[in-house]
Amino acid sequence: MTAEILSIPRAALHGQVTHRLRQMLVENQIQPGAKLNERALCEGLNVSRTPLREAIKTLAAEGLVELLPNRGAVAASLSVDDVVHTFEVMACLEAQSGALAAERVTDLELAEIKALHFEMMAAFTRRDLSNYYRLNAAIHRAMNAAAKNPILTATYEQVNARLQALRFKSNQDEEKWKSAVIEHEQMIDALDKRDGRALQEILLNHLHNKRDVVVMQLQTHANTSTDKNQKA
Amino acid sequence: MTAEILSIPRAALHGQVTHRLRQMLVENQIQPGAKLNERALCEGLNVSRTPLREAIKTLAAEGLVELLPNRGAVAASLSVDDVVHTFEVMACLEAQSGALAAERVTDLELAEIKALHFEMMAAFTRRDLSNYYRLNAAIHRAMNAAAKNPILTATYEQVNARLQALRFKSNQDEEKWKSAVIEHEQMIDALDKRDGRALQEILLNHLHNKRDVVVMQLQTHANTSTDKNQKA
DNA sequence: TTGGTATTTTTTGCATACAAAAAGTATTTG
DNA sequence: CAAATACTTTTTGTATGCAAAAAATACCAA
Repeated sequence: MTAEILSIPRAALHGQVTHRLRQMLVENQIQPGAKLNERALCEGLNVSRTPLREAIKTLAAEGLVELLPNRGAVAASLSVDDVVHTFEVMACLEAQSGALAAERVTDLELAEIKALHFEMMAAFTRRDLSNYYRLNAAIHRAMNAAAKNPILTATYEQVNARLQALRFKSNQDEEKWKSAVIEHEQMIDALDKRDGRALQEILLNHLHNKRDVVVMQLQTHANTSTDKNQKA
Repeated sequence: MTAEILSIPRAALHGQVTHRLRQMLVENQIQPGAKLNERALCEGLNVSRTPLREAIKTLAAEGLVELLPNRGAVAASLSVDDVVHTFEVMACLEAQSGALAAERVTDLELAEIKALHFEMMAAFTRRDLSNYYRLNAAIHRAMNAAAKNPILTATYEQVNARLQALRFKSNQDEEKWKSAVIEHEQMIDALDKRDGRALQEILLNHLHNKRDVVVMQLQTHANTSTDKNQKA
């Protein structure tokens, strides 16, 4: 009876821990700058220190935590400069993704992206921020998948993960939100026409604006939640 | 007396091992597809399994090794598709790097890049492939540094590392080599004029050609050295 | 009280021990 | 002799133990 139950979690423990910790970091359950106490995390996750430490090394390579020699690890915290730099990287990755997607997207994929877009419009109309974000992310992921480049997808996801923690905070204002929606309509249009150049430009602009929103939020709320956003 | 000698290698062991292993992978001392036997590597590097395994996890996150559940790790081996995909990512990163460098390069940096370029021309004139590669890499690194975006640099380095193992094999033919040198002259020229657009185009073209060279080499020598370049 | 130092406690980093899984080898049977 | 199976060895994955470093606390002197 228990054999089957036990046969499910046969997946490597360090992998599970990596996944779980990554989630906690991206969802801000571990705040930027917070220390990752091994003993505490081991208890919380019910694993020994070995797989935990391996997971931390993985997350360090992904840029989600920072290793301090002989002082363990802390959740990565992004300075404003870091955010600007990260968006500069995201912009070119997303633009490339769009260009390739325009070449390679199948009719089926395009239909699904359009469907997600309509769902997102529904969420926008209801001012349902939570679902808007979810669908927004789903659209970007779908476009990325349409580019059919696993290396690009992996690179994109890794860089994007670092920004996820911030995005949860950004309740954008109405004007910016409307602009973003318009940009999304342009995106779909360009993709429908398989116009890679246009899509690239739209995405660059889109990311540029998104960056401004995040940076603004970051600067206004700098002193409220966490103040670790400056570096030595 | 020994205090000082011992105070140098105070750097974290797992970090050292990561560095050393990365080097071995990039320089093909560990061949693509080869199994990473923990016992053997521990002996070779004189460390226990704990820091070694942590290093392997880091390298897995960097894409230099692949983890097989319950079967350890193998050195990553790139299929032709992988190489094409990787170059698609490299292209946009390098293009972005160039665009930013054109905006931000200082006169001092530009002078150094020009100097490196002349040194590379000397190596080319002597058909000194080894130094040509070294200086070529130095120029790209210097341009990347001139972009003044550490996130971009880190992302670039990480993706590029995966290609390093291949590049050692590619003894390009005379024609392609000449073209690459001409492209490099155009690059310097565009950077000197701070013409980001032009530099971007040149770099895209440059990477495109480099990709063709590598892919061709890979296909002709597919059956000679390692045959792991296909996947399930 | 305050500043500094010594001592304890905690935490990290590495090595080792143990268990489970995979690989390799021998053995048995048709 | 071949194929399958049981057994042994090796290898991986996780837990634990130990030492060094950092942090926290207590203690002392001014």
